[in-house]
Amino acid sequence: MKRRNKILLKLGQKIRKERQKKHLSQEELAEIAGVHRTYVGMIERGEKNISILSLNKIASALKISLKELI
Amino acid sequence: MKRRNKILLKLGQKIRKERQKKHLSQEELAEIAGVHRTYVGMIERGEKNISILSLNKIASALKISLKELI
DNA sequence: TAAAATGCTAACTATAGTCTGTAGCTCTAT
DNA sequence: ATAGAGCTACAGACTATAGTTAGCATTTTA
Repeated sequence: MKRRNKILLKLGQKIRKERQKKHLSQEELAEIAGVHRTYVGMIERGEKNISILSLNKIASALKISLKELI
Repeated sequence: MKRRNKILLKLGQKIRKERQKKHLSQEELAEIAGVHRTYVGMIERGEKNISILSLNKIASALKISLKELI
């Protein structure tokens, strides 16, 4: 895929930052959010165009609002 | 599909409201945003789990920010 | 040096998003 | 009344891509 879209990159960076702030591994975050480990990696690298509901799962797992993530 | 997810319903209502405020038909909004006519209808009815990039297209077409839409 | 975490690939399944067409409104004009 | 135009809902079949899975390579941390 390799989108490297600006919005997706920024979103990915934000997710990574929040995840590290919470001292979670990608795998731990994935499990809490109910998505796949490699998918979290792809999102953080800005490689996937995530849907609203998946983004919401991740936001919930990070205990922040959807809005904050955007 | 018929998701009827709460988040999607709310998002759809917001998009419809903004579209009507701008006096645009679904078809006009779709053309400006570069998505399909029927898809706008589906989104407004909360039937589809829209991706961030598509949502961004629609937000831009409505001249509002992604954040405002969520 | 080893274990844990992440990157990356390829192949897959599920679903986002397109396209075409039909039907049911509500208006306005005839 | 009714024909026609404009808008929207909805369905079915399709294509593109989100999201999964397994596996191995590479980096990071201890």
